[in-house]
Amino acid sequence: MSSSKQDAAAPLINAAPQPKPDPLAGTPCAACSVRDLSLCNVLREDEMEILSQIVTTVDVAPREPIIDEGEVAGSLFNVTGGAVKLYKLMPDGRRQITGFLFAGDFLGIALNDIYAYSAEAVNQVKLCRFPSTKLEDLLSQFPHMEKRLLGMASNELVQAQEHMLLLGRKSAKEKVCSFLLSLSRRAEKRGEQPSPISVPMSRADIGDYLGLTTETVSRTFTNLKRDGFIRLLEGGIVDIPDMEKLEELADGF
Amino acid sequence: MSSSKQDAAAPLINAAPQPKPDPLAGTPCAACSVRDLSLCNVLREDEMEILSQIVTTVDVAPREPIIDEGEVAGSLFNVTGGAVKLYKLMPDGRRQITGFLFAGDFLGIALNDIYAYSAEAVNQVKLCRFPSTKLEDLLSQFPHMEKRLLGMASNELVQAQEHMLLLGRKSAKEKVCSFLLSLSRRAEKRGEQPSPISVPMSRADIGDYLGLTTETVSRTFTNLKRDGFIRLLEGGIVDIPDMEKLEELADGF
DNA sequence: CGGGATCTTGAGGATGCTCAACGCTAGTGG
DNA sequence: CCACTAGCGTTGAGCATCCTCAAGATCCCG
Repeated sequence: MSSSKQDAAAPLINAAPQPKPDPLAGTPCAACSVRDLSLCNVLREDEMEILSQIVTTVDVAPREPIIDEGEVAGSLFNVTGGAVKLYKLMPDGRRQITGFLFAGDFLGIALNDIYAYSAEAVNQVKLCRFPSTKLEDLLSQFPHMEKRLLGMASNELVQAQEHMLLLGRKSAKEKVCSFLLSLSRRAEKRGEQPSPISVPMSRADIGDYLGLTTETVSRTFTNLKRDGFIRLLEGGIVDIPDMEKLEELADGF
Repeated sequence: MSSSKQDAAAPLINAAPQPKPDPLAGTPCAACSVRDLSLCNVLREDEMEILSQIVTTVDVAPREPIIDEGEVAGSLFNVTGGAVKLYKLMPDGRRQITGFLFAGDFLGIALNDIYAYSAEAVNQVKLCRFPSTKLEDLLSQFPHMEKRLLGMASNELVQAQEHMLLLGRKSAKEKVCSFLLSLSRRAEKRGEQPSPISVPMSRADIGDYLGLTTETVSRTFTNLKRDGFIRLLEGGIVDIPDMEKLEELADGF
C-alpha cells in the first residue's frame, strides 16, 4: 500500500507512517542523497522548503560542458552524482585540470560574475542548479548558509594549496599515488569504501590534473601495478592493497 | 562653520579643521593606509570603531615566522606593509610557496581551526591582527563583512587556479615572466607603478613559488636580461620595458 | 565485426635538476 | 681598518626525469 492521501475509511494499520505532508514532496530535494554533504546541510526543514523553490536538477552527458571560462556566471551548482572536471586552458591549448568534483561538491565560484574556469562532465552527471541572483537573496536571509559557503570555499582553498605542492614539488610517482589517495579519501567521506575505488577519468585527464603527459601517467600506473602497490580491475576500478604504503610513496619514502 | 560642538567663544581661526572627535583616534586604524584594499573597506565609520577595538598591530622582522602549519588558528591578519610568503613543507623538507602577500592582503584562512600552511615575513612586515573568536562575533553582526570575506576567498581561489596552471603546464621562462607580470599587476592595484617593480624575495623563494630550483630561476633571469626583456636594478628592482612582450612570453608566444 | 578512441610500450631527446665552484655583499670581530 | 665568514646569486658540466614522437594493443560502441 502506498502512503498517498486516503479516505477516512482507511484501515488503522495505515495510520502509523502518516507524518504531516512533506513540504519538499515533488521537489528534487526530497530524495536528495547528498544533503548532508552539501551546502544545504545547515538548513532547517522550513529553510529547505524555500531553497527547494529555486532549485532545478540538470543531467549532463559525459564530455558535455557545464560552464565555460569567461562566461557570465548565472548559476551555481551542487554535484549530486557523477564526476566533473574543472580546468583552465592556455591560448595554445595546453590544459590544466584544477580539480575533480564528486557528489556533494560545489561548483560555480566566480569573480566579478565571470566564471574563472571551465567545467565539463567526466561521466553521466547529476547537478542541482541555483540561479545565482536568487541564491544571493537566500544567502542574505540565511547567514548560516553564507558561513557554510565560506567554509566550503576555505576548504577548496586548502585543497588548492595541497595541489600546488603536488604540482610544484612532487615526482610523477608521488603525484599518481597522491591522486589515488585523495580519490580514496574523498570516497570514504561520501560513505564509500576507501579501497576498491572508481577512477572514472581518462589517463589524459589525470595527466592534465597532475601536470604530466598521458604516457607518463600510463607508465606510472604500470609500474605501480608491477610492484604490487595497486591492482587495476575492470571498469576503471583500482584496488589499493596497502593504503599506508601508498601514503609513504605519495610523500617520497 | 564646522559641525562640531564648540563653545561660542572659541576663536574662529580654529573652527575649520575641527570635526567631531575621531573615534578611531589612538587606534591603529586611524592611519591605516590600506583600508580601501582590505577587509575593512565595506565598513561604515561606526562599524570601523567596533573593529578597531579588537585589532592590534604587529611588526615582524624578515625571516620571522607569522603562523605555522598545524597550529591552532587563533588569529587572522591583514597585511598593511611588507611582503609575506605562504608555504607548505613536505616531510623531507621540500617546500612549495603557495603565495606572496602584500599590503591589503588577508591571511589566516584555516580549516577546523588549524592553519593549513605556514607564513613567514619576507622583509619587514606590518600586520593588523584580529583574534579569530572576536572577529567571528563581528562577522555575525556585519553580514556585509562576511560577504566581503567570501569575496576575498573567491579571489584567492581564482588566483590559486591560475597558479596551478602555471605550475603544471608552463615552462621555466613562462613561469618567471608570469611571476613578474603578477607582481606588476598587484603593484598597480596598490596604486604603484606597473613597471619598475620591487622584487623583495630571494631566488630560492621564487623557485619554491614557481616549482623551480634557484639555479633555474637565476639562469632564466639572466636570459631575460640578456634578451632585453627586463633590466635588473639596484635593491631587487626590476624594470619591464615592454609589458606586452612579457605578457606574450608568459603565454608562450 | 569494424573503426575510432583510449591505453600501453618503446626509443630518443630536451628541459630542468644536481653538484660544484666562484663572485659579491654585508656583517663581524680582531 | 681590514681580514674573515656566511649568505646569496651566478655560472658551468653532467645527468635524470619526463616529454615527444611513433607504433601497436585494447576497448568500446555502433
